[in-house]
Amino acid sequence: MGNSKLYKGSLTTIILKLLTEKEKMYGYEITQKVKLLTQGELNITEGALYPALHKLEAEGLLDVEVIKVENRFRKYYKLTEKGAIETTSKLEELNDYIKTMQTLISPSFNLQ
Amino acid sequence: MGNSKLYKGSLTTIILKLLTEKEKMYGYEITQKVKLLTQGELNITEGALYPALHKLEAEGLLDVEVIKVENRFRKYYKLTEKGAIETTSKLEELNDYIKTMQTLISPSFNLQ
DNA sequence: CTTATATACCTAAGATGATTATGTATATAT
DNA sequence: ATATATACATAATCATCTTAGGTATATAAG
Repeated sequence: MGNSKLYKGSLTTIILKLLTEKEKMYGYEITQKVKLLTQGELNITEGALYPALHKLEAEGLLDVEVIKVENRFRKYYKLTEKGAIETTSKLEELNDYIKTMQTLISPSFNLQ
Repeated sequence: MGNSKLYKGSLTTIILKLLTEKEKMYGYEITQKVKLLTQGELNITEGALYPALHKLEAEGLLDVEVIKVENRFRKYYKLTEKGAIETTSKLEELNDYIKTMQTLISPSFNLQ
């Protein structure tokens, strides 16, 4: 049951990407969705998630809406326009990073 | 010239991987090789590189050899046996992470 | 001869972003 | 009564990065 470490900076991109797929989500829902999608490979810790959500909100990338459901409150987050734009560039950045890393760690790239 | 931010933990893996391709390398050489291989996309900063090399040496993953070349000294690093083993697992870990991230950021994975 | 650039090492201060641990509170199942 | 799931949150700590500065040699440009 591997618990992949989160590489620096990728959490924000994950959150934003999830919110392009679903109109609005709340924190706990995000942790469960990530766990499900990665078959338990990635477990978002709450200590990382909530500060990240608050930061995205403070930066104007997410809007928040508090709703009471079954006597428990939930904080639903959704992308702002600015957030949608930022998502595109974050995804591009991550794709570039992945391509770069694949170049570097491909079985052999003929050094010397 | 985009300087992709280094995602947490990947620098160590890059260093180790390079040393599986070339018997021994020195710090400055590593920065230049990475710049070359990534077409300037990734620029390893010295403030990250040297502490990382020292840590790998302290952990017994790298051996060091100081050589004077043209009145300048170079510190050549090479993998220890332990380092070679660790490299394999680090590469596996990074590949898993990349696969996981690709799952998460693929154009659509049908949420809801 | 001074200045800039390349080579080659280094460390310290600060920022960032994670983990770990802890806390609150409700609902449900054992 | 206790454990687990849901749902939020923060504080302490740690790792790893960026930025900035430092030493020193060699070479090219002005």
